[in-house]
Amino acid sequence: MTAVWWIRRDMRLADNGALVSAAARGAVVPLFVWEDNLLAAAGEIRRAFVFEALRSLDSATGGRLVYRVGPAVDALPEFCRLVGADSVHITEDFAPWGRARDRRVERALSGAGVELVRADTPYAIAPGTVRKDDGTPLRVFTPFYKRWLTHEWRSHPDADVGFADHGDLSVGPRGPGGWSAVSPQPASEAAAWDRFESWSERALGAYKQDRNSPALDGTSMLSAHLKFGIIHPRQLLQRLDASAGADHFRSEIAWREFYADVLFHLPHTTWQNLQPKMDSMRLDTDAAAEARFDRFCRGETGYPIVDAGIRQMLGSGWMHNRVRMIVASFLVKDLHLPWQWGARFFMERLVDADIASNNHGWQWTAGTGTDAAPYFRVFNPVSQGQKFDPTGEYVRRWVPELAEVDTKHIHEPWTLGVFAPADYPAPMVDHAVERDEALARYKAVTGK
DNA sequence: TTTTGAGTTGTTCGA
DNA sequence: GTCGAACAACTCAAA
Repeated sequence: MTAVWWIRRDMRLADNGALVSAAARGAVVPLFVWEDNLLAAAGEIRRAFVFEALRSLDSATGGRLVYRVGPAVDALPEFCRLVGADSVHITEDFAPWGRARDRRVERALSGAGVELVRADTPYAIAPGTVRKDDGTPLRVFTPFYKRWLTHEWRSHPDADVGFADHGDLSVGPRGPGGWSAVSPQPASEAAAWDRFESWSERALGAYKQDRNSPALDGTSMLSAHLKFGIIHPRQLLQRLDASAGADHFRSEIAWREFYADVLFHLPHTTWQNLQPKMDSMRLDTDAAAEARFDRFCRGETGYPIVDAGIRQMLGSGWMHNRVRMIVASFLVKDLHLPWQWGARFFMERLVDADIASNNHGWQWTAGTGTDAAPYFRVFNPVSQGQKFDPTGEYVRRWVPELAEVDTKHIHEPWTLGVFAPADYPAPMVDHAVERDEALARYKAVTGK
């Protein structure tokens, strides 16, 4: 019998439960369905990454990958009829939109006599698994992490896969077509492993320290590969020992799982505050606020570390994690804009855009999410820059107007007065003033 | 049920 | 220059 491997966020052959499950039923047809929101919500750089990942998957399956056009609820039943398949095998999607889609697809397939098999998850421990003793989910990372560590995960052995040859059944885009986008990072399974091997050998030992320095190549940069399942977290966990660096990397993986778990239990927190009391926070949303947001999105705030981060994202589809926090804090606490604006911007521009990690990361910064963050935690873009990019190398790399500024002034070029680079903007707000404003607004929420 | 301790990532001020 | 304390109050987890 023919079995469809419906590929979504499991673009790999190794340790793939959906593929193993499909192969156990017969000849496998690897299928990718273009859905509107996949292309519409993604910027050009992420599309390029996805196309490269799919191209390499196609070549890894001997050119058998089939593309169809969504919506999936129509495409799947039709395709199963076309190839005579009676089962569709997937890696489960735990995000709100994906879950709803899969339920609809399951009903449609069932009506056509086709079984939808949820055979794997994108996480080492499936969302919904880690619980307190009373069965309720956790909302604080550290206790979650302690329990998460006690759960077991199991790898899938390499399957003996026979890919079905039905000729060319593809419909829809198979590449970037008209535009000339180049993937910002190598997107194949082999490339992901090359990266992990070389990075872990070189940088894992100093990970705890170096992961905070955006000028260094200190982080794994595997976020996009994890997001699309080119690499699976349990494959990484398997390769981590008990060293300090490995411990820290493991907890970063666990953060990803924690936020997926939080969103699984509280799907409305995708775009709504996890803490309802924060709904009364006063925010700026008028036309002037929109103008400030536009300037922020261009990377022209006048704060070098902020602009460097935004331009790194615009230019490469990725932003260093430390800088994501600085940039997010600036939007929320210096510009007083809704965190949702920033989250949407990141979702569009990041190759690794993951709804759970992204939006709950933003909620963390905004103080609206898990961890009742101390209200006084306001990042100072100058001191953060001086602390984590002490040489200014990162800023100079992404903000060429500042390339010639000396290290002493690189994070506050306005202090050069008339000698400040004329083509770099003055700070759009005064951080000290906006810090006080943010503290006052937070105070108003808690009712002092 | 009640109580207790703790909570990713910071900044500033004053000694 | 370095260092520790202060910066709210609240919710969550666990005993």
